[in-house]
Amino acid sequence: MDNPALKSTLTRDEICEVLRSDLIAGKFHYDQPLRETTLAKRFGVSRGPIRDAFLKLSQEGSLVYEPNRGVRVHSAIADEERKVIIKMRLELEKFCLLQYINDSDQRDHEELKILLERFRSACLRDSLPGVAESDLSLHRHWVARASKTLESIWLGLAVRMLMKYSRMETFEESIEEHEKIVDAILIRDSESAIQALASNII
Amino acid sequence: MDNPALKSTLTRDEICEVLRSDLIAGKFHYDQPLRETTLAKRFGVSRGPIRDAFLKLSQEGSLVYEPNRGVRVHSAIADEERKVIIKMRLELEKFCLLQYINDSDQRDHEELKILLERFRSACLRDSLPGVAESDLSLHRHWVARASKTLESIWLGLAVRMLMKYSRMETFEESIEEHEKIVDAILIRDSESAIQALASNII
DNA sequence: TGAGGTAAAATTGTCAACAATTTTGGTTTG
DNA sequence: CAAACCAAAATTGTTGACAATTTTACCTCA
Repeated sequence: MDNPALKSTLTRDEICEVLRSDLIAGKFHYDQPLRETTLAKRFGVSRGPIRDAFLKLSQEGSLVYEPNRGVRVHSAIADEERKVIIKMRLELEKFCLLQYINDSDQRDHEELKILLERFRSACLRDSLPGVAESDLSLHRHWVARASKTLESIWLGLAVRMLMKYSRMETFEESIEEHEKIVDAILIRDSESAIQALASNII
Repeated sequence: MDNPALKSTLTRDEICEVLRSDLIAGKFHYDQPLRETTLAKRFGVSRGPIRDAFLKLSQEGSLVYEPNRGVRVHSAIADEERKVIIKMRLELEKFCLLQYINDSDQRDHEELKILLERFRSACLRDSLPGVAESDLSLHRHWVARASKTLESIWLGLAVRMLMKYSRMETFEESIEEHEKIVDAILIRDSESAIQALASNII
């Protein structure tokens, strides 16, 4: 569908988005260095915007920057660190979900259903990059609607989690989990939504 | 002591540190736009490194970036968002503190004492910027020692908290709280350390 | 053969110039 | 007088060139 290197110029944020989903999809391996010139050519821009994207992504945690040596893909996080990040993400997303259940309107719910459908179809197609990307978009939907401030914090946590476990258990299980969350949201059942979320984020 | 605009050139990370402590110290007001050219002149560099620093700080959350409009100081966070951030920070810092208590050696403890002393003296001098900065350094010490990965997440949370409440209660109270934490660390009493930390981060 | 050193290549760091966009200030017009 | 409009100024976005640093490849010499 979307073809990189076709559109003449991308903004730094668009470049950031593309690189982030590549990272999540596991298109680079751990500790692989990313070169400014290589990506500049790929995106058809000069090195400036690429540097901007690198800065953003390394602050976010998926890349690591070392002075005079550029950036490389962040190493896998340790299991203990992962546990801490899970707790934090759950705390954050619980808050956003409650907020979202109270504030969301019909239009939001329509978008929610579309995002869920996208996720389901990616799972059925068995496309790992697609699954990771649509999983992120779905969760991001209610986080972003609840709080722009928390969204950026959330993004960093979610990306780190996904980078480690790009191999999920079974996709069917994952579909079911997300359906439970969305169903609970649609009938504004906060209790069940939180519970379903907690069993999804692990 | 440290005089900006004196050293001929600073790296982007050094510029970042200086701007961050200015932000925490409340030297800019909410929503104030920060101009690339102004700061480029102040630090004696071109706009490139300044842009890099802006990118880092906006990802961190203290600045907000809007396309074609530059960055401005982030608005104050809502009380509810603050509560969520506190919970997350506490979860993170608890983990790091336990780790630190197990792994730290004599040299670490010496540094810890020095940092505590710096904090105390800033409180007694009643210098708000100094208090904020040394508070951050003290906590950062055990977080960074425990996990580089978690450090960058932590930094964003801590900065946001400090920006909101640059006016703390009484400084004396704060000294006592930090002394309790450090004392517990020095005798490796995890239980008390966690408890003291929890009552400090609010 | 292997350790050390050196020149070349590759890569990142910085800058100044120019393009594109937004903001500002004043002018016209109803 | 207020709203619309337009030009000038200010500001951000992008680029290519050059400097500084790191990496690579090759050579020398023990």
